[in-house]
Amino acid sequence: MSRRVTLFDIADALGISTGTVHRALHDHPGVNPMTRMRVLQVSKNMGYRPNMAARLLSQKKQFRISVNTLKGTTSFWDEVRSGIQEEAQALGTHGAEIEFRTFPCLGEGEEEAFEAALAGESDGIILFPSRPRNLRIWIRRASRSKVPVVCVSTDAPESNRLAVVSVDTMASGALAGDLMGRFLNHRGKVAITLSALDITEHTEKLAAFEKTLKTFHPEMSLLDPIEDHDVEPEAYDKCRKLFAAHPDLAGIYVTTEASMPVIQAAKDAQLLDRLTIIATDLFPALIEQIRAGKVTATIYQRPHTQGRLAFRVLQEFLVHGKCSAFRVALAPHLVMPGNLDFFLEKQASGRTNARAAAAASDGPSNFSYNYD
Amino acid sequence: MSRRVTLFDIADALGISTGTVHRALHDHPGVNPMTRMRVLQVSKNMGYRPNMAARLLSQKKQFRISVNTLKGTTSFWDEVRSGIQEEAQALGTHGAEIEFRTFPCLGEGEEEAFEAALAGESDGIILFPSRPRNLRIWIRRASRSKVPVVCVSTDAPESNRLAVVSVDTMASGALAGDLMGRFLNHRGKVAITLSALDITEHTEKLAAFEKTLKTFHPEMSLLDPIEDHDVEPEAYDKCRKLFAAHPDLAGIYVTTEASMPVIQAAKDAQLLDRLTIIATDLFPALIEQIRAGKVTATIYQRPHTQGRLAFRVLQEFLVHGKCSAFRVALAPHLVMPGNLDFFLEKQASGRTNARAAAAASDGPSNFSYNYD
DNA sequence: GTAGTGACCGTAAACGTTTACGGAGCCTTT
DNA sequence: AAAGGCTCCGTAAACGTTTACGGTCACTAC
Repeated sequence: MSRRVTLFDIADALGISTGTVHRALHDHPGVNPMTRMRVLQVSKNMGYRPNMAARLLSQKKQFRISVNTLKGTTSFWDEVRSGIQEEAQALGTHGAEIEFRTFPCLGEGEEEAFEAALAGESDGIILFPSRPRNLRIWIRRASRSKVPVVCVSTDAPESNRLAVVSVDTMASGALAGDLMGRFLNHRGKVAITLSALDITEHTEKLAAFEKTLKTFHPEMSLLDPIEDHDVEPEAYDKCRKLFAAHPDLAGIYVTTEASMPVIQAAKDAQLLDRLTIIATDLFPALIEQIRAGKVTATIYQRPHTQGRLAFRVLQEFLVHGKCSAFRVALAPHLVMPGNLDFFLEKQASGRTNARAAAAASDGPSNFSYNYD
Repeated sequence: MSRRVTLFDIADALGISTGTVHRALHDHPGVNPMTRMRVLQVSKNMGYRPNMAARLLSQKKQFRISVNTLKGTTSFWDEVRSGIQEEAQALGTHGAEIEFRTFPCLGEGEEEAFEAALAGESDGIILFPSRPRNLRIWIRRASRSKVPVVCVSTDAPESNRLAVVSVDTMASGALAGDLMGRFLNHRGKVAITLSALDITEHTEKLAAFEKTLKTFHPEMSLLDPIEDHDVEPEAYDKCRKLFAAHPDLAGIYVTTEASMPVIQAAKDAQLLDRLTIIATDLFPALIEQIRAGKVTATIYQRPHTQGRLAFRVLQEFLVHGKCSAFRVALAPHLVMPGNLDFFLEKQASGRTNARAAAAASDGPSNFSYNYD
């Protein structure tokens, strides 16, 4: 009831020293199994809970963490980075020093970036594995040298990553299915585009989309998925063919960021006005289309929050030595013409926040939160 | 470049003591204006940023904060409380001691609860102002005694509250409008129910809903809003009358938690199957209706996150003495049959997390995150 | 019998900030 | 001239944990 119980209290109760108590609680070598047991017992009984502030203060380590992401062709990765920054600052001095390493496009230079991170003695790595297969061995190598790796946005299966932070793909796909079904009045033919069928995230979205349609809108039909391999011309060509082959297509769900080629193809096929398009993420070109009503809705994957949580998981591991969640899955947000401005404001304030926080000495600014 | 700059570094550079530097940086009395200027100047130049860990550790205050909310008739407030708990634990020892004071129903006992909080020497209060007008003077009184008050879910205008955490009402109303328009193919007659027109949140939702309909679906018509004053029979009766007067009603947006009376009224009026209902929040009875397809969608106000952020804002103020955001607005989540399970899982894991964290001594469990 | 080797444990100094206390000057009052 | 008050500032002890270092004991090996 009275005060908080500390290491000293435990030590006192057992007639031993805080050093021993600490070693016992942390499985450090050099402590008699008997005393360890007693320490664990007593600390549990007394309801000991460590003081994080003291812990952080005493382990004066300045973490160096590397953030390996795609260069900001779209705003997505800029926002991920700003989320990481923001969460890092929030911890004050202990907000590790962060090194950003970007690679120009998918699959190019990411291994080199990873190598640089390892060479640079990073204590942890936040990573977008654009080619998961290629990075597997690198991640394993890192984990052998005790360097934890957190994947953002996309998983790297079978590697020894510490955790994955991403949007919940099932919830995304299912939401798209729900909406498509309702928007189209439970009937019609719909299509889906994705990057490649061997990327877990995309097959999961597909599966959830398909299942939702089958379950709640059984009269609708889903065409075979279109793979664009993240190549814009490929997306355009395949969609043109799709539209030619199915002039009665009612809707299309674009799971990748590359929605512009799809829109262009629809426009060129004179289909844009009667096609219901559900896109993914939010970037300037898409914003116009939403405002113009050409794209009905987009599923926003909250890059800023992904960044924040990725940092938080990594930080927690580096400090506590444990990882509370292997998989952090976010609920996506739905953006439509009416609430579009809300998200644009959030994005903008996120950017200014990042700048303000970087410039400020003590964080005196009264900018607003950016919890998207 | 090298190491972090500390109070000592600044003091050393100026040939003064850390005590003076600290007083200067914090506007404490007893420091020469001249030296204060120089300290501020140098600390800015050297890029000083305080070490939160040290600060937390040294100001050995154990905050006592009171959480005044509605008794858990619905799960909403349970989740708010669990969010507060969770964020409090995350800070380790410094996770203030939290006293929950609940009042049985809207407007009953909340002033007494507030009084008790003040009498109990709380350092801060997190509050659901169910009757904002009545609480105004109490909040003012608290602020006079330097006790910060954070409102969750609903604002108490014209009071001296420190901050407000809630879902973004504009985004909610606009989303409902967008969806209603699309679900109903841009035409038809729709209605809206709310608690009372003098509650800011509800009029904002109404305004956003109306504006979105007008802007993007001008052919639709919106009936006058129905006020239920949070009284279930009143909601039922008024809806029965509404349905009788408008048998061709196409959709209804329920902004309050009291969606069950509306559903019941629709059922009794034989309207349930051709009415598009968009509800608010998520609770067992509603879940059934969503699964059964009677309710098309619900706008989830993320109570857990509201709780988390409310605590975070308050904590920040108590520690730093400043409040980074007066208004924290969350984007709502859209729940539909397909992604319903995702949210139910999150809710469940939130509950077990709260219990696990409370029981654990050091948080050894590897439960999963609950970022909704 | 002495040196060496472990296993186990205590000691004390960090970590950076906050804050109660006291002291040095200087000016006013009696 | 002594006493008191004021302003400004230095000192040092906290806060609770981590960790490098050293010490004590028992046991083995020569």
